[in-house]
Amino acid sequence: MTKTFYVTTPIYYVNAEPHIGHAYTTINADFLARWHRLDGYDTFFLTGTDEHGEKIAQAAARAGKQPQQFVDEVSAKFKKAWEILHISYDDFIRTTESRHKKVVQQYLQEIYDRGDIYYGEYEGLYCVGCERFLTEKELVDGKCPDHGVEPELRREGNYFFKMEKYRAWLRDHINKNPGFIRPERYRNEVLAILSEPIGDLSISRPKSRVSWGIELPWDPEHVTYVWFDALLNYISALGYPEGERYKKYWPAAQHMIGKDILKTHAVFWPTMLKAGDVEVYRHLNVGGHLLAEGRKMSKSLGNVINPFEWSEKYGSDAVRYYLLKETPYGLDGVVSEEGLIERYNADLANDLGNLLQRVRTMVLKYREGVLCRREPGAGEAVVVAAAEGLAAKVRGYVRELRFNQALEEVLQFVRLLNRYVNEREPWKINDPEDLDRVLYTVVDGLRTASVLLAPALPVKMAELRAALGLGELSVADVEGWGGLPDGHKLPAEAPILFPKVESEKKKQSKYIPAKKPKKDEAATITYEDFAKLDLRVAQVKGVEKHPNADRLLVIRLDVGGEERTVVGGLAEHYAPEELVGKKVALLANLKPRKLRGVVSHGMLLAAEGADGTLALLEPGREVEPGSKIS
RNA sequence: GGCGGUGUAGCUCAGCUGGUUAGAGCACACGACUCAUAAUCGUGGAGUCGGCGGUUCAAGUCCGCCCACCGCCA
Repeated sequence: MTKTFYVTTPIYYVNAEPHIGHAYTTINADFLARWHRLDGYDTFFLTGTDEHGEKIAQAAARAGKQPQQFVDEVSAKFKKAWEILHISYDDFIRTTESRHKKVVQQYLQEIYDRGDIYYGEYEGLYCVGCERFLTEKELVDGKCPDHGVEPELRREGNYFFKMEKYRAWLRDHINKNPGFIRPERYRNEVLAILSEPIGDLSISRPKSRVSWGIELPWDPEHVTYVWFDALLNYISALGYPEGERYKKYWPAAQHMIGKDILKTHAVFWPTMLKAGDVEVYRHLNVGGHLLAEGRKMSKSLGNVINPFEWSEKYGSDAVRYYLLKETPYGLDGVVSEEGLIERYNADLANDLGNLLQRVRTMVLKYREGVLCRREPGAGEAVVVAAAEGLAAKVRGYVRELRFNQALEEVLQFVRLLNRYVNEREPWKINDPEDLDRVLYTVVDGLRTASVLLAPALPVKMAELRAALGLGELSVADVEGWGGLPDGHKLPAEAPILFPKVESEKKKQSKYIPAKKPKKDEAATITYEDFAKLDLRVAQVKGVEKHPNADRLLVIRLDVGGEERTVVGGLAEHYAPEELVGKKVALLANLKPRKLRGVVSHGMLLAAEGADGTLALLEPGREVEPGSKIS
C-alpha cells in the first residue's frame, strides 16, 4: 500500500487580490506536495478561496456586481496567480460551490443533532453605520472610528458551538502529540491559550444582517458565520464523508498556514472535528511572515513586494527558490529584490547553471556527448560519499520543515562538484578512461541535484534534465552515486539555464566610475589628527620571505632598543638582503594586524611611483633608531 | 501587565541533548586555473555570540535580572 500525503493551504478570502503572503504559504505547500510526489507518496494538494460574508457582499455592491459574479472574478485571479507560480494543486475548492455547501450543512446538522450547538443571545456594541458589532479595541474614544458615533448596546440571536467542552481534550491531544503544531513556539502559544477558558464560539448571523452565506439547515433565518463555512473546506473538498478521496487522504493531513490564523486552525478547527467525531488532522505547520526592509509590508509604507512582478522579471522558479531558501520556515524573514538577485546569481547562475554549462561543453568537446560509466576511484571518494547520503539528508530536512536547509544541502553538493572539477582538471586528463570517470561523475551529480531541487525549481530542473537528455525522475532514482546509464548521450544544444541578472546597483557601478577618493587628494585634517600618528625611524635588523605569501616580507626592526616585527608588501620591490641595515620610516602605533598568519606591528612608509614601484622613505641624515618623526 | 519568540561577522542565516582555536553563503582583498554564464577553486580579515550576574572543570548553548524589536493574551 502506498503512503498517502495530503497538504493544504488556507482558502484565501476574496476581499483582497493575491499578494506575497498568499504566495509564500502556497509555495511552501507546493514544495511539500512536490517533494512527496517525487518521494513516492500518493499526494493530494488542496487550495482554494473563501467567498462568503458581508464584506464580500459589500465589496461586490461597491463594484456594482452581483456577489457571485464578483467572487468568480477574484477567485479566477487566484487561479491565475498559482498558474504563474507553477503551483501544482490537485483541487481548488470554492466555498460557494454546491459540493462544499452540502457538506457544511450536513456537518452543522450532525453537530446540532448531537447537542453541541445551542441558541443564545449575543450582546455587544453595534454600529448602525457599519452594520456590525465592534470590539472594544476598535473603538476610538468610545466611538466608531469610521462613523464617529457611539455604538449602541444591542442583543442579537446567535447559534453557539460548545467549544469550551473540548478544551481539555485538545490540550491533552497537543501534549501527547509534540508534532501536532509545528514549529514548537506556536505549539506553546496554543497551549497558553488553552490554559484558560476559551468559551463557546458564535457560529451564525441572522440572515437579516448577513445575507451572503450558507443557511443553517434547521433555521433558514440564520447563515453560518466564517468558521464552519471556511474550515470545513479541508474535508468537503475530499468528499466527506463517503468520498474516495476522503477515505484515502484523511486524516493524513498537513495544513500550512501563516501565523495570523493560528487560533482558528489550532483551536477552532480541531474542536470542530472532535465534535463531529472526525479524527483530527496530523500536522498544523505554521509559517512566519515576510518582511520588507525588516518591517511589515504595508501600502502606506509603500514597501509591498509583488511576487508576480518578480516572476515576470526573473522567472517563477527564482522567486520560489528565493522565498524557500532565504528564510527558515516558521520565522519571519526579510526579503528584497536585491536579495533575490544575489541568491539567483550566486546559487543558480554561478554555482548550478555554470556547472551544467562547463560539463556539457567538455562532454561534447572531448567525448562527442557520450558518457561512459566507470567505477569511481580514490579521486571520486568525496563526491560518491556525498551523493550516497544526499537524498536521505534532504528528506530529513523536509520532514522537519527546514526547507532552507534542504536546499542548502543540495547546493553544498553542487559546490562540491565544482570543486571536484577544479581538482580533477578534466581538460588536462590524457587517460580516456579516467576522463570518462570524471565527466560521468559530474553529470550524474547534476542529475541527482536536478531531482532534489525540483520541488523548489520545477520548471528549471526539468530544463536542466532536458539539457542532460533526461526525463522525469524520482527521488528513488537518485539515492546514491551512479544511477546514470552507461553510454548516455547529451543533446547537442541547450540554452543557458539561468542567465545572469545584473542588479541596478551593479549596473550603476559599472558605468559610473567608483567614487573612491583619489590617492593624491586627501581630506584636510587638523594637527591633532596628525599628532595621533607615532612615526619613528627604525633600522632593519633582518628580513625573511613570508611563509604564506609571495608578495610579503617579514621585517624585524630596531626601534630604539625595542624590537618589533612588521609585515609589508615589499617582496616585489626589494630583495631581503638589500633592506638589512636600512633606516626607514615606521608608523609605530598602527593597530597590530595578522597578515597571512604573521602579526604585523606597524607599517613602513613608502612612496609609490607612477609605474607602481615602491620606494621606502629614508632619513636624509644620520639619526638614531627610535627617533620621532614629526 | 502576563506568556512566548527573536537578538551570533557589513548582509542573510547555521550552531541538537553545554566540551577541541564560534561556522556557512553573499560582499571585500589577494592568489590559482581556463572546461565554463567576467565563471569556478584556494587563501585572508574582523564577530565583547544584545547587556550584567550566576551554576559548572567547561556556556553562544543551562539559570536569574535587564535592554531592544516582534507576536499572542489581557
